[in-house]
Amino acid sequence: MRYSQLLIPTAKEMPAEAEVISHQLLLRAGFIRKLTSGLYTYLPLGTAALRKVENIVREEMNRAGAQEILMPMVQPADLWEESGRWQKYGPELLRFKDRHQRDCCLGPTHEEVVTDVARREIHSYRQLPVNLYQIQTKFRDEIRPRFGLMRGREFLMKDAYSFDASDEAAEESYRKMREAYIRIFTRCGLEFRAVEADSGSIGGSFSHEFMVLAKTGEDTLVICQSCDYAANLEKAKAAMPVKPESSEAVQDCVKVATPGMKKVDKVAEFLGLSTQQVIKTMIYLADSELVAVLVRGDREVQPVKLKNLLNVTDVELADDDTVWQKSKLPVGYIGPVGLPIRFVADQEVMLMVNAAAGANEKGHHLTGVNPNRDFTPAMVGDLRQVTADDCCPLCGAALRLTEGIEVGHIFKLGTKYSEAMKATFQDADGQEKTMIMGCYGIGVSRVVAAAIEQNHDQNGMIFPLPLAPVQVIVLNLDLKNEAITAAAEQLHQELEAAGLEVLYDDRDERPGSKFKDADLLGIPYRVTVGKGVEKDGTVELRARCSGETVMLPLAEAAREITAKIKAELTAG
RNA sequence: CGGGGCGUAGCGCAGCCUGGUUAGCGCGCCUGCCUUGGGAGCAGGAGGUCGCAGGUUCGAAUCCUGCCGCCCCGACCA
Repeated sequence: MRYSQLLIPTAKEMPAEAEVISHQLLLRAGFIRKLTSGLYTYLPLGTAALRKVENIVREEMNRAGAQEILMPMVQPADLWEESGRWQKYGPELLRFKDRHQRDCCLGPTHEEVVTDVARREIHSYRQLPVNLYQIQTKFRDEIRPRFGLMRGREFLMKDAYSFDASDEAAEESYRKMREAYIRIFTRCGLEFRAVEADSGSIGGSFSHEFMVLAKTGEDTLVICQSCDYAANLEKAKAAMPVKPESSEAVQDCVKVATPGMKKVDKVAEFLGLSTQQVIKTMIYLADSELVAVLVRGDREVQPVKLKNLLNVTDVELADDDTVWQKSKLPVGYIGPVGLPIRFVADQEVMLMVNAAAGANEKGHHLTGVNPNRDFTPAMVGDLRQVTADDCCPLCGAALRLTEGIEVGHIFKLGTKYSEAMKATFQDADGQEKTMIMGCYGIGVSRVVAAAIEQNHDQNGMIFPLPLAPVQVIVLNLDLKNEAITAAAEQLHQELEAAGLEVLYDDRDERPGSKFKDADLLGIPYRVTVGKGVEKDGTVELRARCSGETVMLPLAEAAREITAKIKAELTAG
């Protein structure tokens, strides 16, 4: 490919609209252009990088026995009515009517459509298991698109759906996908972790997220320093609390005046206690019902855990006015003793002895509060957010918190959709049974962004070889010099003939620009054809990632470079 | 949707507070010369509804009102 004939609009300056590095570099290097918020055009190099990821994903999905299909982007509302998601799915489902006034939506995911395929086409256990996947543009009308390709409204996704005859078989399908995902992200040259995750709105019994470790990640991961426990912060378990051996006599519950003491630390200080001895009572709106949540004073509530414990679709911290209007409770002085609204407690709270808590009366708290004697929560569970000070729930070692970018998510769905949509089959025993499903997603376009987040320097991107839009760039440093140009043209041809992806910089630019652009584009190998050709018949090969350079005789350059790249790809 | 910021040439910005002929600068782009191992130099040139609409004024990029768009922080998620 001749650089002079390709649309690669690089820029010297950082685009002002981009905040994170992948977005900045994708724009600067001419990989993408914004149409409007959350919608991007992929220019030639961006498209090439996207295809690289896509092909790796396709190869590994096929290897794992999945079959590629392609489903429509426009979907009829009736299917969504059947699954119940027409009502449940929020405004990120883009809905519209066709010319016949029929309700439609743009597919944000394809459980409904694929389940419809399965129920129509699969009737016997002999046809199972089946794993169908597609690589397709998804549309989600995100509340806030951001960070370029990281969270667009339209994005390229690989989504796969497995159908099995039994739970065991479904778990086997899940395991296969987990392995395929590990292979995919390893091949992409990414540093990643598979972590336990919340299954979110897609629903289902268990799931893992694949997270690329990068500072700009939108998620927080909890990783054990010693064993392989890793979880999303939303899901991370704290090590089970141990009941402290306390010789302390159980005190009576006493009301004390704590004027103006609304915050836990103030209350604790005033009463001469540590924050650990105070019960913090947070009021949430759970599907518009007020629910109080008790955690130890030094802890924070993890909303997703709360949502799951309460089995509601939405929880939100209630503001003071709402609390007052709905319950006449004074925020800052609320506590579990005699609390008129439903309340739940973090498991740790139940081990507290002689705690302090709000008295449900402005300006007053109670001391000597003891669980079970003075209050009984409607439910008890793990509700608090894990911190870096916690210990691993499996092995007790120290935990580390780190940021990550979610690039893949696998779920065991169970029968959530197959039951609602009656996807059944006849089993060997003649019984009609419901298919067990799993679903498996990869944000293909997000992988490109994540790879850049993880691999860049001050000069630009540094693509891992398998993801690079082209593998090698040949720089012709002096177009007017016949010897140099002849050598560069020859090298370009030889490398392409050898099956490499080559970009030949034949632009009438000065060397400086060519070096800068080659770095910016992040092409793994750069061959400079310049004065060396005339001096001693050599060209320079430089690796983008290490900066390492070697001089190669022109005659052997193509062969050596080809061998090096092929070897590296095979090793990876 | 709540909070913050921004819209002036393809890109990055100044001018606006304190209204006043022809709206500037750098990069990029076009022509020519020159130059060729880390975004050179010289000369000439093209390119603007100052986001949109309305208002105030003799006069608006500048002041006022409304709208639109974009970016960032929160809830959502591949």
